[in-house]
Amino acid sequence: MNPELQRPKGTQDILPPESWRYDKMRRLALDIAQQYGFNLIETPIFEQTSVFLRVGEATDIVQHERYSFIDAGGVNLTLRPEGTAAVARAYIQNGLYNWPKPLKLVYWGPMFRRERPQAERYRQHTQFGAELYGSESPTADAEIILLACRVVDRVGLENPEVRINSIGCAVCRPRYRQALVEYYAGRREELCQDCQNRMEKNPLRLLDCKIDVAIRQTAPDLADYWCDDCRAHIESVMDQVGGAGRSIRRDPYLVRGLDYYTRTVFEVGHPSLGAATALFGGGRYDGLSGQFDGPSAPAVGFGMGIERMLSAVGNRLQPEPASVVYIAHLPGFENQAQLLGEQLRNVGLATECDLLNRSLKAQLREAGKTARFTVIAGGYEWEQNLVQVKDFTERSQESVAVPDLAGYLLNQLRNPEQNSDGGANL
RNA sequence: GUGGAUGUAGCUCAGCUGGUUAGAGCACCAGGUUGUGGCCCUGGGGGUCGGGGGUUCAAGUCCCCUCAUUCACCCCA
Repeated sequence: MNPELQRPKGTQDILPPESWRYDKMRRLALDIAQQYGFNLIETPIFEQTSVFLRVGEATDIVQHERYSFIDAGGVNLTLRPEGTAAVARAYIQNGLYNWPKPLKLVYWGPMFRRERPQAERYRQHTQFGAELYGSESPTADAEIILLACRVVDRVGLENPEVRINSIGCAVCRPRYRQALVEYYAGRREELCQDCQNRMEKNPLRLLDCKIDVAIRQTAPDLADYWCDDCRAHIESVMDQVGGAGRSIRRDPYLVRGLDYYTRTVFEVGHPSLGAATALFGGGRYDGLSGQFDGPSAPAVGFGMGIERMLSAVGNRLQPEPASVVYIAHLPGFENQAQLLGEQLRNVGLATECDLLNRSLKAQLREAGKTARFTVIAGGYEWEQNLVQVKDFTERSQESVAVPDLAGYLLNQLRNPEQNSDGGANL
């Protein structure tokens, strides 16, 4: 195929049955969000570039990986690389700080980052995320983590293991940062090239270097620098999440890339993920909304990578069977079959007809792949207002009067002793 | 942005050191049953061997370039 006509690098066409898994995942996530009292918010998939520059100037996501363009009106726009900044913008612009507190929002949609694709990392990927505004309490952090864990658990990835850390607040973090830089400065010669850069740009990220692991082992620990409030905060979060039966442990080297976090940061990984570190990750960002010319509000949230979730879940999340009834027809009865199909769809039965004028044999073969019941319309039975109904799971067949067909099928489906194990998977 | 691997049918792949019309399994279609699926049997459609250039009497096979995919680093969901 002509390279110019191929899909852009790092994007994907999601084909059935995978497409149904995506859909199921979305319904499941939103369902659980509702159970926690979260409300759905939709924001544009592009924002003015300043929105993202405002919150993440030092991060790679907005520094090197931006999809930006100037539109015909000369406005500088950027495809959103993450959800938090966009929701924060919407929070201020719509005056949501005046809504009853706390404000609990979830979002679902595509995110864009121009990076080199690799395992479970795409230039367009889907994130499900939550943002909880207006509460400084550790119960808010805990609820965010518990919500995300429940989604992970519900799709079949049992026992998500939460790694958590506190990167401190405006009081204690600067003290720690200074101690850390002093420690690493004494060993500058031993550091890898990336870490030399990290010392200038974002010293905290020295801690998650995969090469210089030996050096960090004797580095100062954040926990020794936490102020009383920060210490009490993370301990309370861990108590709640652990008390709810989730496994959670402190990871002293966990520091997240986005630099708007305060106190809590957390991640959940999965063994099947390889180089991709996290199924979901997030933290607290009390100062963020204040950067949008509005009142500052405490907030905590997470983002969850749906492609990674589905990859880790594998086939444990099965799409619903496609079709329940197939209407086959004898030669010359294709129109009647389609009309019969509409009658069954009227009562909610998933129904397919032959659209290719194929032989009865071919129609039955097709039906056997997707349907539980096959109706055969036409011939001499049709003259007597009858159709043949085959039940593939029972290997049975009987004549049913056309006016009774819908009722008959509904009644068969309601019968509990019959289970549809008969090849009805998409 | 840096480094490695791989591109043969819709899918998974075979094709020995270059040598006739490039194969298999699965999938798809038809027939075996002019009105009854699955299993079985028979047949069929499908390929610019990613693209371009080069070496050679001869290239899927060797060389160069390019594109795509993939894995890792950086970073992240």
